[in-house]
Amino acid sequence: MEFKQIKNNKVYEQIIEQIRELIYEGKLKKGDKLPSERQLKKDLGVSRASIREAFSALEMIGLIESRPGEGTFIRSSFAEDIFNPLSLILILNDNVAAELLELRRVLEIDCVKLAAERATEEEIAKMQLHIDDLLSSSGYEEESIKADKMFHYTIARASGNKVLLFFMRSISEAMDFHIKNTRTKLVSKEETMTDFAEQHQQIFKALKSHDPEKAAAEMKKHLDYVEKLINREI
Amino acid sequence: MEFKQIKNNKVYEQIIEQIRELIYEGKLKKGDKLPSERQLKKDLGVSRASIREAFSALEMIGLIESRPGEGTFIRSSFAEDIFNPLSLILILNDNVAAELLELRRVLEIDCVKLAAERATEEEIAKMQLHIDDLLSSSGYEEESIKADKMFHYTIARASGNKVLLFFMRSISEAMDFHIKNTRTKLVSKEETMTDFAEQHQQIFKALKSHDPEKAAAEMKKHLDYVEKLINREI
DNA sequence: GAGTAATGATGGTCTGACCATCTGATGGTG
DNA sequence: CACCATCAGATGGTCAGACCATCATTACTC
Repeated sequence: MEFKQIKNNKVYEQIIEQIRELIYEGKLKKGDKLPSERQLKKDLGVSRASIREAFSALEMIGLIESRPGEGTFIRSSFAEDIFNPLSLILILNDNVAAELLELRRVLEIDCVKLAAERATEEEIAKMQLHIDDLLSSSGYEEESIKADKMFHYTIARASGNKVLLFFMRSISEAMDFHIKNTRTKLVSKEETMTDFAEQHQQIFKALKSHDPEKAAAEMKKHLDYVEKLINREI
Repeated sequence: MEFKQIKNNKVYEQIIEQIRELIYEGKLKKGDKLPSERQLKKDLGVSRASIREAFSALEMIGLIESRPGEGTFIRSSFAEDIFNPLSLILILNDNVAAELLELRRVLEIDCVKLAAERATEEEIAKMQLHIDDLLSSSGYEEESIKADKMFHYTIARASGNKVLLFFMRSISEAMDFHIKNTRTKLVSKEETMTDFAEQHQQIFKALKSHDPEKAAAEMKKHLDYVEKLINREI
């Protein structure tokens, strides 16, 4: 016997479902303006409140954008700075830390390969800046962490793969939470920081000479080192 | 001069922000019950409508769950079957198809390595079933696609990394959309299907004997083959 | 003590109202 | 005619209050 999924009762979910289908069918595209809330209220025969619940949900995931006085639009591009809900969910699962580390390793190594092939002069210059920042931030934990993250983030950008960048950011944000204390302990040791800077420098050299395999190898060394420290700390 | 981000005006975003912070601080954990909407209305001094907008947004991303008559709770685990908003966003970006393919390749190869190390007897049995399904579904495009996807999906599950599984599903759903037509064309050729089945069989053998490198190599061959067909079709 | 009925709390939905903001038309001014 | 100030309408943002269905708890009956 075959059972069908019970259809969502909630009105706002049905509204989302309809919008979703319109997107799948290509009838709603980037930048398109949605009907006004009052118009949809008439068309769908529901209250404005339900429509607003649907819209707020879609706005949170970065799919639409409401501008007072103008209307509601499908976002033209998935902005990098949207609040990433995925990281919130990852945070709630305590046993996820190990999986995050594992996944980061996978992504980061392949990411640096792509970056080595595609990095522009401008991006390479930025990486150099972040390495300098890391060195000069010695003693200031918060600054150090930021410089470290920015270096890796710039590499992800240089990979030229926006989806990959998005994933890396989700992981990074979730890890910030799970290993926050551990991380702070690490960067507070001056010795560790000089090691980090040296390893970044090696990765950077490989990136600059556009050598994917070398870059991957150096990244692997770096991650090995980091993970060893983390495990020792835990 | 340093400018600070303009703080979110919208009430429902501020509510989400507060909940988010409570989660960061560990004051809200999995399974916890949130205050009732009417209670929050009093505590925060806002209308119920705004609270419901915040809740619907959080419910959409799978963070909370509202049960009529009971209350609103933090979801105890991130369910596999929640609607995945990420795929919707990926769909809207037309030039993402190439990036998705690239990323899938990266993830799938590392995924199969992990699966080779960790797959249980039960999971291996399932894979065998999906291979059989693929063979017997010849001629039925929809069935074939499903069997193909289920095989890869089972591998992702066997990797034991839930976050990885989640990412793979996002990519898969988005790809479903971007290369739907192409995919249907591919599976409609009987020759292609037997090739697929054969390649799956090879991957399966490596998985069964828990040989990560072999599995990765076979997966790479398979993906090379698939991508070659896709590119030829486009 | 067991089963049942009433009660209260909760989420789900709707209506109607008011505000701030933006757009576009209107109309006046030079 | 060109330009600009003004005003009206549309839109999203927010609120208050109401009603319903569902669930958990309590109180009651037998």
